[in-house]
Amino acid sequence: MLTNARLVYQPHDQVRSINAALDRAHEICETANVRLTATREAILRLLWQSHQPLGAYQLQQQLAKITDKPVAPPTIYRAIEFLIDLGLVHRIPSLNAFVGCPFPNSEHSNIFLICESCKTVAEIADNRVNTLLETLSDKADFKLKSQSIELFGLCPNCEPGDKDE
Amino acid sequence: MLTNARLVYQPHDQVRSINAALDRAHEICETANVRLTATREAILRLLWQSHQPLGAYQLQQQLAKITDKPVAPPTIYRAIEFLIDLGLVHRIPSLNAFVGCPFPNSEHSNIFLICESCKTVAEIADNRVNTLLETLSDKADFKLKSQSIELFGLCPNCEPGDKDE
DNA sequence: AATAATTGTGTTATATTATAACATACTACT
DNA sequence: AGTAGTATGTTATAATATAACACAATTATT
Repeated sequence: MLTNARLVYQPHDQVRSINAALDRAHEICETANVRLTATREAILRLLWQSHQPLGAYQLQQQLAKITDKPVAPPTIYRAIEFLIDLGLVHRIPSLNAFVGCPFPNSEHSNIFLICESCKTVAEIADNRVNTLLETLSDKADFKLKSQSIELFGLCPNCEPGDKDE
Repeated sequence: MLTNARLVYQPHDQVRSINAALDRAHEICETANVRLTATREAILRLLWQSHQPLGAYQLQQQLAKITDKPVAPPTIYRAIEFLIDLGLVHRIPSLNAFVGCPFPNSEHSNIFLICESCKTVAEIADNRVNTLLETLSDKADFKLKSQSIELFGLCPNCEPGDKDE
């Protein structure tokens, strides 16, 4: 099982992990022969910095703060689309918002743990889920191509009781 | 495994199954001591008649045709909310649309099979999925409350090959 | 039956999310 | 430098969803 749950739920060295992730992103883009432009990188960085998913218009605001130059929605949506296509970012349909993918490149079924209290989103990947869903799809004669799995509940920081407090 | 895949993917006696479902819906409302008013029932019927999910504004249009009296969005959304709360209808987040639930009442994890070609949506419920997702949530110290699972692909009618054609 | 309390709907306006269409600018290659 | 391809700017608008308040219908209470 692949997960970023510990990273999301516990304090850690953000700057370092984001820089490392950005390095990988640049590699991925180089390999794919596409450009990780300033705007795109800025948005990716913003998404990775936030463990909460950000909406397009939140990204717009935060980007405006950084660059001084106001950016229109299409720019945001185009950058997001680019990043999603590369697997660097995911869309959380139920929230109309976006998160940076913690383990890009790896083939995985995106399972999102969405905290209803603090809104943080962790991601896990587990092959058994994939396998099971494949099996179920087969039984229904359904040709599975992709999937979106969103789990709603409480993260360890928001779940009352049985924690060191 | 509970599923409505056969019903959705093959021709069947729509009118009869919808009437039966509406009877159950009325029972459910009676038990819950809430009212399945004309508007609510009309919307539920529309959703059950359509194997494709309908958006709020599509429902608005179709309802207008039936009643002659144009209805404003809030009315639609309120009815939908009511039906969702009762488990009679589900929202498909990735489509901003709604489907009638084929097996209301039964505790289940809503797994939706969304055909990318004809847009039909079938629903399956499987306890192994629930169990597995519970397990994974536990491992991440995440207190699971609800979930949304959307599978995208091709339904048997749209999948080319290996079918009687 | 009259009244109050609750629940449902109508109405208007507006917020939020997303995209279409076209112009301009940047990048890389020859 | 010229050109093809890619990326961004700009304006307008589409599509989805909700807030706020008024009115009506239904149910419960006296």
